[in-house]
Amino acid sequence: MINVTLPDGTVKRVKKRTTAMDVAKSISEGFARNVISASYNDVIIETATPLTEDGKLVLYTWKDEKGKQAFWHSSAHILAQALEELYPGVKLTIGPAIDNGFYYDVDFGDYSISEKDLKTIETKMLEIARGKFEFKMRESSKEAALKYYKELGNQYKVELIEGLEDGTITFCDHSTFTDLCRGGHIPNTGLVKAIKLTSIAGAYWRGDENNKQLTRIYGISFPKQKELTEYLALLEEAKKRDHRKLGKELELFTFSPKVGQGLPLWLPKGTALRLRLEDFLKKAQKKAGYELVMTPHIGQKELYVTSGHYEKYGADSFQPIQTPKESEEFLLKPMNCPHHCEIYKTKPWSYKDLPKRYAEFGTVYRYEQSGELNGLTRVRGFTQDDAHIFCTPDQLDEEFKKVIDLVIYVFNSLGFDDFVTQVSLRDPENPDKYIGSDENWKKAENAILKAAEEKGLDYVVETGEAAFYGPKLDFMVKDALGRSWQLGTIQVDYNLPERFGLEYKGSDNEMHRPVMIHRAPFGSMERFIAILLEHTGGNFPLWLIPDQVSILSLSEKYEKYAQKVLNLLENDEFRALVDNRNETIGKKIREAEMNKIPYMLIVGEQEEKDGTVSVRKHSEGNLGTMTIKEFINLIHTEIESTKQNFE
RNA sequence: GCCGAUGUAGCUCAGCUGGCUAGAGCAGCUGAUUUGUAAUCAGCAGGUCGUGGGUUCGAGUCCCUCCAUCGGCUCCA
Repeated sequence: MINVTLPDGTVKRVKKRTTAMDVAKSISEGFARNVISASYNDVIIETATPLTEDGKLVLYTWKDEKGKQAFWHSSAHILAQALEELYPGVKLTIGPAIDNGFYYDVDFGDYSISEKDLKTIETKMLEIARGKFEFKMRESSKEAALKYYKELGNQYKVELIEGLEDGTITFCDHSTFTDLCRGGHIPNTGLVKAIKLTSIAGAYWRGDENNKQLTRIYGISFPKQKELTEYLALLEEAKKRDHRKLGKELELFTFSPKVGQGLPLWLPKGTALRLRLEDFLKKAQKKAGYELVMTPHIGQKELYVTSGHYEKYGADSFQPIQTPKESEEFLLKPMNCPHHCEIYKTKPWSYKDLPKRYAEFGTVYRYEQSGELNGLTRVRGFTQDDAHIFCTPDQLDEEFKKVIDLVIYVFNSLGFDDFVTQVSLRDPENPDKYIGSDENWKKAENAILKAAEEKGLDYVVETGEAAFYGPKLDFMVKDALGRSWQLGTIQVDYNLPERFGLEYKGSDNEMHRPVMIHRAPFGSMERFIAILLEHTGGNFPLWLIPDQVSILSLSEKYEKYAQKVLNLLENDEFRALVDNRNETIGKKIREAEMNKIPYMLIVGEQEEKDGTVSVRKHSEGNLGTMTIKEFINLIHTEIESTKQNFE
């Protein structure tokens, strides 16, 4: 007999070699039907794995992340079987579960497949799924496993097995199919009721671009058809909210192949919106003690050699600009920090002067790989809402926490209530990827962890994700469709102050090195606006949206009155426009609705006589008639409720 | 940068296996209509079919080059 401890603390005393599924059934048959995966002593196991020692058992259903992973990983096996049956001789490589589904990387050899073939593969997969084949793990010796794949001529699996220890090698069989696999499956293929293969893409073997490129097939599967339908609806919604589409429709920004790839052109409405966003942050920053600075768009190559960026990124950047003068070279500014360091250096500082907080909406240029460019989220020229704080080591904790407050204020004001953070530390295995002393790295990493802890942030720690000059705290927001985006970042840096020889005089009358904090709450204006567009679907908060009110005249006869309403709104600094075209009111409303204008004011004979407006709210409908004053109060209240002040 | 897909009017798209002057809806312009909460009617105009080359009696359609976009990979100071 062995003792099996469940998550709620209850201990089940069961016979040795009882399976996880048996335990589930002993809890309740109904519950057992939903159990699709399990872990024992924190190791993922099959639900049919016999338990042979005391331990902690966790049972997973589709609702658990781990359950989904088992489900999708199992689906990848089904995909692989379908591919083997449809394309005999294909070489399988790896097929893991991902956040949203699964993929399988395959070497198709002489076959070439396209999106059109996905439907056929899906059908085959569903056919296999309906067979309700059990997933069964089988141990194999290294020798036998190698022999098996060598005979198949599958060099990828051979390579994988060579990296494994003898005695740990397992296969998973279902139906006529077998695959090298560590485990973690659902009980049988029949649980997979709905499958959608979403896309087909190239991926390098082991993620190395020097290796052969394989074909990756992405898919997602569900235990119910309804869930697939809902997922597809979500994808549809995401498509509607695509910032590239909305940016065009709402006339915010555009691109021109003539200007160049990844170089956004801001249209008047987009520019106004962006400036409003900048003003919003400038106000908060002013309260938080920042000073604005401005620096040029280029800098001498020497500047970036000093900062260390040239060595790290020089080869993959926009190349140096030559001048008529021999041996003179300038680089397009790829980041603002070196410039700000030089600003700091303009005069000697006392510890009493610190912290100095230099902020700049600084436009920078980075030569991103062409295939990597994407709308406004990845561009070659963008503006960071950058600032660098130079402080004493004693002030670091306090300053770091203040920055966290500012970032959270920005997110809350713009409707990003759901966010998590990531503390990125260096990879201790690869110290040469980073610059700076061990001691300083430890200090910086501890400062971030301490601040995150004290601010009660929901954070995960990732080692190896730090910038080359220092650790960082990144903010990941969840948008309205539940997608995660990385936005703001706060980074501690002991290295640039060293490289630029920055100093201040301490109370001990000795010279000391300041610490530097890099931070950008938005990240970049371009990226932030893109994400805000997708989050709001173009329905920006009233204070931010380009056109707040559209005044629709019932006919040209009421133009004068419409104009009067416009003037009153403009006196109160609202952004309004008059639609006085010779069109029906229905058409004017339709267009204003499609342009996502928050308020429509319909004015006709009755309104002119009474000095009122008939108010219609976007996507909500008619709010009835009110005086102009009442309307102005209404929108004032709405703005005040969404936009708090930074204290 | 690599793999794959796509590129037709300002926008969204049609154009089958190559065959008369390349189509539609919306937007635009002109005229009629002067309108009460999501599209009034009629007419007009608008395209070197992404670029450059090639195959062919004939290319939007087939082949190659380049450019751009999209989906991934890799990268992200």
